[in-house]
Amino acid sequence: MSKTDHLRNVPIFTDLTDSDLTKIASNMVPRVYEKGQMILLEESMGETFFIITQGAVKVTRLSADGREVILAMLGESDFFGEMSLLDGEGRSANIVANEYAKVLTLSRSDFLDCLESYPKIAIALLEELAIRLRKSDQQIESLSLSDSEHRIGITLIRLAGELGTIKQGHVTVKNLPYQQDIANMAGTSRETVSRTLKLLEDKKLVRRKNRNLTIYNFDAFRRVFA
Amino acid sequence: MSKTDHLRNVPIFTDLTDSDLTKIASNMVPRVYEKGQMILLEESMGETFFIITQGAVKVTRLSADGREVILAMLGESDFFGEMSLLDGEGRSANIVANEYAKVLTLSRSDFLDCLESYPKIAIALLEELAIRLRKSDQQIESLSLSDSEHRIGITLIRLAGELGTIKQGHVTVKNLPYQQDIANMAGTSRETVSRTLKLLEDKKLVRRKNRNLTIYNFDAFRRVFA
DNA sequence: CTAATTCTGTGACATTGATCACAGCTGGTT
DNA sequence: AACCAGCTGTGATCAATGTCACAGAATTAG
Repeated sequence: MSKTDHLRNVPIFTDLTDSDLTKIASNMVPRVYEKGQMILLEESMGETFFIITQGAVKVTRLSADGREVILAMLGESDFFGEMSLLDGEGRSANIVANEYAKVLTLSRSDFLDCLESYPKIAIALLEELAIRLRKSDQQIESLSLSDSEHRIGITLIRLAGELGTIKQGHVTVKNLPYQQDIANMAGTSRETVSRTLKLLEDKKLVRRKNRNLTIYNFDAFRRVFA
Repeated sequence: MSKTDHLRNVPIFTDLTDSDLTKIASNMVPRVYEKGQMILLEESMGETFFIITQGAVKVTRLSADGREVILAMLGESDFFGEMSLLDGEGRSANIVANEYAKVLTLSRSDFLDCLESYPKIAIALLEELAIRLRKSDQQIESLSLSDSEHRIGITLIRLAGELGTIKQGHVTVKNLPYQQDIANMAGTSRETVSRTLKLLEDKKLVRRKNRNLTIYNFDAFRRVFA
């Protein structure tokens, strides 16, 4: 798949013509990362915009004593790095490759040129940031008000939305993240995730097999937790 | 103060000329709200953009059983309502007047026209959303990792940044929100806020007098909690 | 195929902080 | 000035969940 093809799948670029896409693509530099490799470090200055063409990354923050919060899991056609470019502040999060990953990168100035030249990109980006802000708000609510079972349920819904595939009414997440990562997304402990997953299985809400998790009735599941 | 003067203070409009501001201002309709009045209801469709010209509002989400999370406190020159306009989703939060408040409103179509006509507004808005997203991320981290004392400390820092005034090294927040509101911002209970404020006072980190709170050494305070 | 590493399940225990209950203040109103 | 509503302080209790410890599975590497 060519660079241009990858760009076409990215929401903020969908409105552009092929020739515009090609022009932008010509400025993008590909890079690859091994599983576990740090792509961006918190506190470093943000000078690059990234688009994921293969694999998955996690967006994290680390506390002083080394504990990790996972703010988001991103996969193919997702992008990151735009925040520092927009407001000029340093990075506020780390990005780690969660598996072998390929990305395309765009320099700060090329990215800003894009915004100036194609107002549609700016508007599409506004949309995207609005969506992210909504998700953040929901997560803040759930961290503030819900008990661990609900937080974990909501986290599974997030994961299903990002990594899941729908097959005759029930959603399967292949390659479910490790319990420790789920815990770091849900703001709870690894042990609590273990116990809660078993609980959800006992309640016949989900089924686990190997590294896969199936939510029997996604709509019902959402109604219970969201 | 005229409508145009109010607009000039709003970050996303600062780059515009007077005549542009006047044009936009002519489309804006003023409204007033009493303390405690609901300005926007969760789940209703978002069709309006608001700028606060006087007073303060809180942005909240309510759980099914009526508990409240405060996502933000907004004051003069802050704006809200843009999210639904951008991504077309319904409201995700309630807005309540925290005291007598005056606002200017802009209709959906006028707002979107603004974005199209003045790309600078779109870019300034991107900046603003990036800043909000950063704040949300920080709050998610603090809710996930910190104990109640730290969460309350961080909440005080937020309040100081939004409502405080600096006077020879120490920051004073006049008209500190009620403990229940602080609790709803920090994701804890009112009683814990009461106990923690006293604790901070005992540690000589803050002083309270009537409805005011003074942080003796703001930088040191930030180092302890952020 | 085996070993080694990493992940997961589960009991026991400790701790935080929510909740309840109620008394004491405070500030706004008539 | 007195009253009332609503905020605040504080003790007692208790449930939820974090932490520790370790055994058993599962996945990866050699």
